[in-house]
Amino acid sequence: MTQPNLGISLFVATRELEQRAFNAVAAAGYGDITLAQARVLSRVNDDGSRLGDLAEAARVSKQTATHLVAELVASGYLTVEPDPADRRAKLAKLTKKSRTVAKIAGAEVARIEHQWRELLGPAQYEQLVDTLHDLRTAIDPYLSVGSQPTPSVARK
Amino acid sequence: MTQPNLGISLFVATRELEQRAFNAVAAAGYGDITLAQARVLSRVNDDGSRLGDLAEAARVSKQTATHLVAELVASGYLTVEPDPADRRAKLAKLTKKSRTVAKIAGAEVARIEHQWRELLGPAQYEQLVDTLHDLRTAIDPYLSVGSQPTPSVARK
DNA sequence: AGATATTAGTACGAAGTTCGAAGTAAATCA
DNA sequence: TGATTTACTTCGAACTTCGTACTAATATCT
Repeated sequence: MTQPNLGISLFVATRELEQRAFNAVAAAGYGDITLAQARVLSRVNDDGSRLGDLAEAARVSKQTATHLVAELVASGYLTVEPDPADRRAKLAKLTKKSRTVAKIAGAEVARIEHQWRELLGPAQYEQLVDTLHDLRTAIDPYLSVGSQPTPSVARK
Repeated sequence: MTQPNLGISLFVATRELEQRAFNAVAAAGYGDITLAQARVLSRVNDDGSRLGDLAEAARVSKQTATHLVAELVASGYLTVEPDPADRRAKLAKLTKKSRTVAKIAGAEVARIEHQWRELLGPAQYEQLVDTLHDLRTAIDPYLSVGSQPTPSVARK
């Protein structure tokens, strides 16, 4: 019997969700996106997100975020415009294409969540989601920045 | 109020644990190891692990595992020897150096776990660990291979 | 206001990561 | 024994990441 190793448990669950959502997107014909790009894309708010916020949310450097966003713009998943509130900043916004992709990813995540609920039982599952959310709220620096991640936009 | 997004919650918690353990190791003077290497290293059993198993456990390709293990051998974190049971296979084994590093990482993880327990309360925390472990057990293909990850060796 | 410091993002380049394709050797199957 | 599978390696190309250094805009201080 393997005894609980929190780090590995978290790692496996995270990768599983991420990879399956990503695979679903690729299987739907969106092969022109990478996992790293998807991680950034999935953090973009419905009303647009600043590059620095995306970097923080995806836990990469600003340079990396800039780079990935540029690629996402090039392949039509994002548009970028100056932030009216601060002309140093740039707002990345979703496109029709990325909203479609987000729906596909979201659907797959919903399937996974359903499976996990079956697996664990409703009570345990709800507990898990709630507790993880509490944990995230306490930990994530992105939350202190103010913007909320889009509900419907799932990670790929 | 942010509503629960399971993927992001999992991502944040995983990265937090991983990064803090890794930082603790680096701060202790072990700067000659990378995060990708550490992910593989942390999956090595006390009695040695085969490369293919490591690849599966770390969720990378065999080529990547081969590459990272070679680097870890070069910097003294692993030794590799042919598996007596199957001469095609190679067993990666921990060294004194990596056992020290594992202790450092483990200590930091223990600190994090303590913090999380305080944060969530003992009951919720225990629930979380147990549920995640159940989930992992059901999901992780590595488990079907047979070898158990080392308890004391934490992920970095 | 004017000087200074901070913040948002960019550019460049080097190092690290990842994996497909193709290959070798050992074990297993028929 | 011959055919197939499995474990790992090699090579090469694409992707990811970030340190250093830079520009522009905003915030702060006097």
